[in-house]
Amino acid sequence: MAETVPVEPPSRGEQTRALILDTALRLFEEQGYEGTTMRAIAAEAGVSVGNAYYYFDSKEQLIQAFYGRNAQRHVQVAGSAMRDERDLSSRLRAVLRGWVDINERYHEFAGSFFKHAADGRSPLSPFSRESVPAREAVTSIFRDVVEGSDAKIAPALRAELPNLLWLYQMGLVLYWVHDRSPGTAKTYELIDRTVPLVVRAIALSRFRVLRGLLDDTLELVGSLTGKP
Amino acid sequence: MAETVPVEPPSRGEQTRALILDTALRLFEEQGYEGTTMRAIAAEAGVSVGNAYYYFDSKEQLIQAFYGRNAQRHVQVAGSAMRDERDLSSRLRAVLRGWVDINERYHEFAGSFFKHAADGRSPLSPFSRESVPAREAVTSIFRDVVEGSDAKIAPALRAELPNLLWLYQMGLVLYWVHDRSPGTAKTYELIDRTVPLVVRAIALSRFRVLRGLLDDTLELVGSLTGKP
DNA sequence: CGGTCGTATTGAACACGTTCAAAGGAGGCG
DNA sequence: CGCCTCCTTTGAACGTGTTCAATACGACCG
Repeated sequence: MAETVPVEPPSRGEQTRALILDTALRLFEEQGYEGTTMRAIAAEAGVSVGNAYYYFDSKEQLIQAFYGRNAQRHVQVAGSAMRDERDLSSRLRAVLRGWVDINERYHEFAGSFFKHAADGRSPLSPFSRESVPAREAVTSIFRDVVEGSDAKIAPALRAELPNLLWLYQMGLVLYWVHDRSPGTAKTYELIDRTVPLVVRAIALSRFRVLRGLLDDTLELVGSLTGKP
Repeated sequence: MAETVPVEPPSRGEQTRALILDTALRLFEEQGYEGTTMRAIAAEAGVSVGNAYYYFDSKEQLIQAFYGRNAQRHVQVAGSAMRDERDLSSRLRAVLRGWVDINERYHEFAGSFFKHAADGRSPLSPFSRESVPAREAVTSIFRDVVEGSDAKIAPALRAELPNLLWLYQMGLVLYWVHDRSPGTAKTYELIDRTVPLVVRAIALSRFRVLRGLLDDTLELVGSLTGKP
């Protein structure tokens, strides 16, 4: 993991690739996804449209890069937001609000972006094989949320909880995409209202009456995430 | 509801509209959504492409019609599947499996279809204003599932349960879209395994420890579905 | 220096969804 | 019939994402 790899200077191809990507992401932010044409990206980057397709199979694949960059930002922001906080509710709330903060400026074109998430055959789907690294990066955030808290959680649940919280965030994202309130205030409100419920539900998991249901559910979730 | 309306013979426009729609849906089934061009639909129907756009604002809107037709089928199938069954699990299971049965042949192109569901600005989204009638039709199925069963359910939950079950089905659909197992066997399996869990969770709603959490959750759901 | 091979780059061409000004029809009225 | 009006229909044209054969570049070798 920490081996010293000889740092090659970026080849000509990698430079062009980075140039195209940076230009594309900038134009996406300025003019939205649908409002940005491949010709415009190529022209702004000073290359031909064919050249852009030499490095990216499709316009959608440029989104993949956008997604990855924002996930990376989320990891950073979440880390610092949780540093001095041990309460599970506070940690979870900070991480979720952090995601909304980061993505707020892209809210307008995020719809035409997340819609690919529901496409089973698209590599852009968060469930696809191509998204495994990005998904695990985000899941590790939630693992940190749980592990770094002082909450008492049943071990069986503890192991699967990060995946469940990731799913919970997916639901929030879906709400956020449809949220047209100014500043996506309703999404923030939804977070503030659901986080305590989620934490309470987690706490309830230790009760006797629930253990049967919980165990069966966890076994199901485990068998699904294991070999989908 | 049962008023006698004078039955006008379908005008020329309505005939053309129906012709285009039937042709489109047939081609969608035969060649998939992306594989069917507007030009092909027009040619097959014997009209011009401009004429198709006179009746349908976009290719997506043809999907809306497809969605509506299948929802209608689901209502029929669900009704007969539940006729002689009072057990909540059996009723719920029959309705959900019925949906998968109906949509099985469209599974391959359903992905490029349901992806619009996640787009906040698309009228095709099941959360959009345009989808309210279709959504209420499906929700009424689940109301029937609950009301026609012999299960004892807390009144507060009973009122909101159809909406929650609709949401549950949305989750199953999302899984189904990504399900590549032969005959979408894994989706059927998921239904068979989750239905008992859902029903047990409903039954648990009467326990003391859960009432607080349940009431808060229901209030939240109510405020969301009320004025989104 | 010339030649060769793999990488980069080009831009015209293609098929698609969509638009729109123009034309066609069908019924009503004088 | 002639004229008008409204609904219907047409097909060329536009801008888009994408493809591909052709070309240019650059490093290495003899």
